[in-house]
Amino acid sequence: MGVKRGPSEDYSHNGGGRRRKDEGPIQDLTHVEDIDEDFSDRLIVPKHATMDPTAQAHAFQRDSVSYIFGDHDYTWLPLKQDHASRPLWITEDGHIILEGFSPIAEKAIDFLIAIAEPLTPYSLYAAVSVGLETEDIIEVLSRLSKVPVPESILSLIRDCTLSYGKVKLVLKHNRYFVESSYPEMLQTLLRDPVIREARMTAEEEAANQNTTGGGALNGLITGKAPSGKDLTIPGIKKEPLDSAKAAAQGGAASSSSGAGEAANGTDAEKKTAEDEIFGVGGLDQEDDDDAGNDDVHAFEITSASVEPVKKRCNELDYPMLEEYDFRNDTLNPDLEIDLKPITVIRPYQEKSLSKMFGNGRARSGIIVLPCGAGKTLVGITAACTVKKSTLVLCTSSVSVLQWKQQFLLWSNIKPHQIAMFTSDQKEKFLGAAGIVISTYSMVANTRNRSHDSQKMMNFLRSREWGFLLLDEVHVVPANMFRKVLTTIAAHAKLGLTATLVREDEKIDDLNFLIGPKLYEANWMDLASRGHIANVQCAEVWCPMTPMFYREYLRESSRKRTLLYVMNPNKFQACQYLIRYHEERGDKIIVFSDNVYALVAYARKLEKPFIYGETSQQERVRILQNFQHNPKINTIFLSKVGDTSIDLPEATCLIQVSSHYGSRRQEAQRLGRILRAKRRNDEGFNAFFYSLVSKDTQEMYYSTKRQQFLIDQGYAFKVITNLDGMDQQHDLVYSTQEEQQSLLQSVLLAQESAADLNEDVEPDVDDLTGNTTRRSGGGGGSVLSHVSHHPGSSMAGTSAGAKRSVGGLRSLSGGDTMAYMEYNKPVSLKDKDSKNKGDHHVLFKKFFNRK
DNA sequence: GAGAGTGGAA
DNA sequence: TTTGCTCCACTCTC
Repeated sequence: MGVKRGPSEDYSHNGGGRRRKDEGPIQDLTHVEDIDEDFSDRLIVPKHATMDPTAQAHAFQRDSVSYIFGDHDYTWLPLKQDHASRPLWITEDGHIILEGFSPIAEKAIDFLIAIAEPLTPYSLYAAVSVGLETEDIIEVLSRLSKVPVPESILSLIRDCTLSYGKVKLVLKHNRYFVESSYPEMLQTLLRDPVIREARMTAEEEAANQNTTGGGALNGLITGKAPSGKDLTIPGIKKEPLDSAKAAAQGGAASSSSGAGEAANGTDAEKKTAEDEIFGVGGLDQEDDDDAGNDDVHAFEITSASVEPVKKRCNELDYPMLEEYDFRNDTLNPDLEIDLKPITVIRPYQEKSLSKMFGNGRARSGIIVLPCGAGKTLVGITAACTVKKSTLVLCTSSVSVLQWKQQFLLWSNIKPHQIAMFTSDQKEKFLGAAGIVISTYSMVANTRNRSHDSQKMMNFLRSREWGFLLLDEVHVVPANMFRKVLTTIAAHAKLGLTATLVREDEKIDDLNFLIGPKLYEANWMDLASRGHIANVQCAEVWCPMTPMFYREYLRESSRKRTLLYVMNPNKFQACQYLIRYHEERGDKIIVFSDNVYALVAYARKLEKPFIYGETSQQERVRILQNFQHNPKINTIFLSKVGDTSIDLPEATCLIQVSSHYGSRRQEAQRLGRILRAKRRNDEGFNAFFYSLVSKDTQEMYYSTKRQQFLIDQGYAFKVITNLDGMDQQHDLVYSTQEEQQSLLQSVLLAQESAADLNEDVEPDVDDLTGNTTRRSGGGGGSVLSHVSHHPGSSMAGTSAGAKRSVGGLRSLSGGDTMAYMEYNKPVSLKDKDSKNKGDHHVLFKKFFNRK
């Protein structure tokens, strides 16, 4: 089930004549094609809706545009009398369709994001954990809907939410307790073998009894529930009652001050409409969790079993909330930290924090904000609210440094209270409480450690952390990294990320590893308010040149990559776009995942480039030139630039090689230009081009990659023809000869790569490997096989040589020399580019073939 | 400061 | 539906 934006919005992005005015120069210089299949793809209607055939027929009769929607036509649903003022359709199978133009759409989106994204048990769990109650959800949903909410949906909501939020995981004295005000729920859980197994034995528990206080009930530990209200989050100004209340209700403040106001009536009118639907204070009203029932019951589990128990509880539909009552924690020393008075946080940052601290305690969970939207400040503000020892984990040591700088920038923390723990920095903070910033691999490392590192780890393990801040939290589900959650004892955990997606199935694990998603900002909304840059996204289709396409079709799939990346038409498109945007005064980053292509492009176009092997000094030199030298306006980056290179100067991004459908990478790359310094200039647009070779596998990957951004509301325009490109005669590879030689280099490069693989294999294995490869090679002729895969004949065994001879016989005399070269054993051991020298004869062979 | 080993991403 | 394949980042050692 999914919540998506309604069709009305999509028309405005994709419809031919109704494009948005601020589209920028793409439309001036290009031909934008409208494609039917794109249209239906991006049209946001549910995919698998079913429909009663008679109703369908009926629908077709009564609505002239029904055919556009096909199976997704919902005109047959019975409408409520006043449906016009309600923005939602809700279908039997759980699809929710929202009218984006509705005056209360924004508020409705907030609500929907809270309960349904998509509408699953997990999302409902998240809704409950930010304080919504079962009947609140049902009531608001019914009010918003044009049609009666289907019974199946109601029962899903009831079933899922009744047991939610009633069981908590609590950390006390470095020990974990499963706690609830409802002892029968604990008894239910204890009937589960996994959970029973994890429970501390009676003796152990009895031995520890005195530390927690209270008597036992049914073998459970009993105590008093903490209570706490009137929390102030630093950076959020106290305002008169009304607006403060509005802010606490999740962003009414931002919706009335935001730029998102369409011409939909005045604020006053809007307020009335909102009140009618949402009720007075109905939405986001904070629950009094354990009101009228102060007793809590608990049993203790071992720290090693925390993860399996949490997982099990989720499976049993009793997800454990993790809340930290930090203000009543007298055991862990307070950390003196506050935001600097001048630090101001933005409305959406405030909103996300109010989700986290809504009931006066710190809920564990995840906040999703686009790159450049100030995730760091959200994390820092949260740390300033909790005011306990904090551990920050990030993915690289560069980020470690950045986090430290940001802490010093935004908060009044003293430098000696922040320690960094990386391979070359192993400090401790002074005093009882402090902040440690480290990387995942540093903490997750299971191999032998240096002495200092071991000492530091002992320190991290030995203490109880008030707050664990997880940067780039989407990496946490990885097998090694998730260990940090069990090795570090932390009361509250906050995960931050821009892209809560992975291409494997592990992203859902975050629900029990960390907690639910507390807040997610929509990229387009932030862009429309000027917090992040507006971006025009375009996919540029570059036809393959006939020569390259011929080779492409001939190659087996794994060797095709270089051919479509090195497509001369793509080369030219890239050059053209660089030229065009440099003339406009843009700063351009070109991304290429493929290192060979990266180097080839950068060298040919005479631009600096950075990739894995580039030394640290060289990187700094190039980046500084890019930022300050007006003559360096374009740099080429490999995927080192995907994260942790911060370039606010960049305003244009060209993606040359983009295989593998990684949605996260695409989004992260786009994120490089979202914080563009010039974003608030009048009419400013950043540009994101993805160059795709037409009719190749790249098309498939490209579609897949874009999905995340499309889900965020971005529209990708397809450009099939860059206007004015054919008038530029000085583009690279414009002659047949140049293209020919490029093709040869590419083929050659592939062979060197193939050589490397074969180096590893013993000769005997190679024989079999060769045979299978050949048979699986797509049925190419022996001739073509030998011509294009000389590397595969290089095993040097007599059998291998014979196979080669069979093919070579039909070639001209020069190839005999090539055959001789193949058998030189030196090429088998030499991993360097030096062994390219061995293949020079291939050039001859190549020419002879023509 | 190079290289080995490991891990992540997808 | 699984695996791909390759690059990169990190840490430790010498």
